[in-house]
Amino acid sequence: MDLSEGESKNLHFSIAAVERDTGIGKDTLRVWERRYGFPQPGRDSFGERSYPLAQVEKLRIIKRLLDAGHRPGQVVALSVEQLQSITEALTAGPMALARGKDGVGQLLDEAMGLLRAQDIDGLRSHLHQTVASLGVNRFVIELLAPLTTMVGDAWMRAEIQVFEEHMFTECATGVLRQAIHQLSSHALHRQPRVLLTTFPQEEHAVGLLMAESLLTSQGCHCLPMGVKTPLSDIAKAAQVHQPDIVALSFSVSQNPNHVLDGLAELRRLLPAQVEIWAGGRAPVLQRRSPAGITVIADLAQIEAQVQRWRKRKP
Amino acid sequence: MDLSEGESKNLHFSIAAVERDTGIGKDTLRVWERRYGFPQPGRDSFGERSYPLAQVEKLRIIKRLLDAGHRPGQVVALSVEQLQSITEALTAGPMALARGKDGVGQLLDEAMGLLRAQDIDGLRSHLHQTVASLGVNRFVIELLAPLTTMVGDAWMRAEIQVFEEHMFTECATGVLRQAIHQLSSHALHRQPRVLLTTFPQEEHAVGLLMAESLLTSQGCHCLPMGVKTPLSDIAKAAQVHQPDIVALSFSVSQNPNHVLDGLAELRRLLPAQVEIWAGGRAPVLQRRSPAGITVIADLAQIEAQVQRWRKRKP
DNA sequence: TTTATGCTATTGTCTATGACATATGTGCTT
DNA sequence: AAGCACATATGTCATAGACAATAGCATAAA
Repeated sequence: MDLSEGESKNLHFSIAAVERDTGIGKDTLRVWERRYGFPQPGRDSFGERSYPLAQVEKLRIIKRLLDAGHRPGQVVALSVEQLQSITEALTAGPMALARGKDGVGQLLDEAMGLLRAQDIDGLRSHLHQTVASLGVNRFVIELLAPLTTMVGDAWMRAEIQVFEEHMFTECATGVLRQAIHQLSSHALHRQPRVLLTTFPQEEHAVGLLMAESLLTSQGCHCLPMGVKTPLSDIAKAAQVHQPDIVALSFSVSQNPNHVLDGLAELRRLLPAQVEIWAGGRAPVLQRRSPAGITVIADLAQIEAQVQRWRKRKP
Repeated sequence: MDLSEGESKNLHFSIAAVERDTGIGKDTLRVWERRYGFPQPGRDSFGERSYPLAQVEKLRIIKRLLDAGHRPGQVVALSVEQLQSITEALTAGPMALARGKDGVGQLLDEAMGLLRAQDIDGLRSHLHQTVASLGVNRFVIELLAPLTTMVGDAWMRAEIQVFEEHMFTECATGVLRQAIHQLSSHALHRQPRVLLTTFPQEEHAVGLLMAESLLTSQGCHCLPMGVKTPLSDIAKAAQVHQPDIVALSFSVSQNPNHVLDGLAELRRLLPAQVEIWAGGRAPVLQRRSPAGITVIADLAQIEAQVQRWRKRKP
């Protein structure tokens, strides 16, 4: 099967591996090749497409531009240089934004430095310390969220290894879980009750944990369900546990149609009085706001949304 | 597109929706239809496949049997009743075994009762309490491990819902992480240094966390890397972090050849002085012991193995 | 200038069938 | 039992055409 994916030293990828790494479907990859002349994979000895690393990386850049709203016809055929100049124009803004507006730039740089130096234990204690000194809210919003974005960007640009990203994720997970545990000590029957999970394609759990920690610190009663829950099971769980809100987290690489279709489908499956909150960095959410869905464009909005819910529910 | 997924009250699904809900690929769904005559979706007004709910549910049962080692040709064409009888036969044996041999049957039954009653909050505090009273070692080995097995079996027999399994996993994860955090608070430079992860196909993280908690309680220095790490990245991480041991966890559903090949490959990638420990309920590991690999057939063996390592390393 | 409306190009995903490498099982031989 | 050869089973890839849904744009109306 595809144990062989990364084994060759020159790094060629099967179409399935490219789909997994880029989030671009097999059909789409083939049709781009047919229509735009890119990607143009070689063929292995079995006549199957074999994508060199350079093309996969270019595809990743393209994917980011698509996520940001560009259209395939405009960007797929461009050269890497052209793509990069567009990307730079695109990321210059938000980057500075994430950087400038908070007062914890120092801590952020320290964390990034520890990560770059491969000092995971150091990073872990640094994060624990920061939670203690800033409090969960500021820690998540001002430090961990930007840090996660930076790591994600670095990964996109292949500046960090897969295993470094794994270790960072593990570290962040541990710190968040610890923070949640400390917050949630007791006090049942809090409101609102929030069921947290992701759609089946979504593997990233950190965004969900960040949301859970913020919600818990707002005094909500969280019902975490981990990642990758089929829609029908989200509905069944809601039937049993009667949440006021179902909160979903989406990462960048999600297929826009899957996200929108899934949300529409879920809206249909859930009773009207149950709110659906959709958050995360999936670009569709920033652009469109599906009917009956509350889009949480930014973690910092969670507090306001909880207050809104409490006001409306006497 | 598939906005139409749930549009009719009778719940029909597009092929993309079925892939999402069952984890069976589109190509595979079409080829099963061609070869085994099941599933046999209707067609919507656009001529596209439209799967009724009943067939999707049957596909889910089939998927479970495939994960348990059955082959498509044997099961895809069977009736729902036949499938269910196979499923029941499959899980009857191990059940009794897990039950009799420990002394905390009472606590186990309580936990299972809470789970059955959907009382997740109750379960969580019950588990936290048990950690405190039994200590991490006995908690993991005598309570959580059997409980996880029971839940897995119940899931196989479709006695519990997917979402219940998710919530249980989430609950166990939280309790374990909390336990690990409390144990590891201080003392760096402990030995041995153990790098923990799973192979790319393996998604289950609870086994890994159980191992981590036991190792930590033995005073080992754990370097957790989460799940699904490509082999080459395990090797790279080992190069950077210089562990004494690389510990891997395998769940039941792993393909035996992938496991053996992967272990052989990893053995080749790592320096000889780095031990590889392979644990988990993957059946291959119980039967064969690959060269250069330490098989941990049972969580209770971890303590002895750590002591062995410490004796050999002066 | 702004707001509707309709046309056209774009784009992702579906359909169909064939091919074949790899995994698995069977039976034969040692 | 254990090893080996052959046959079957199985997932995934390939090709090429079709078309619904979307987005962009131009024109008409307010």
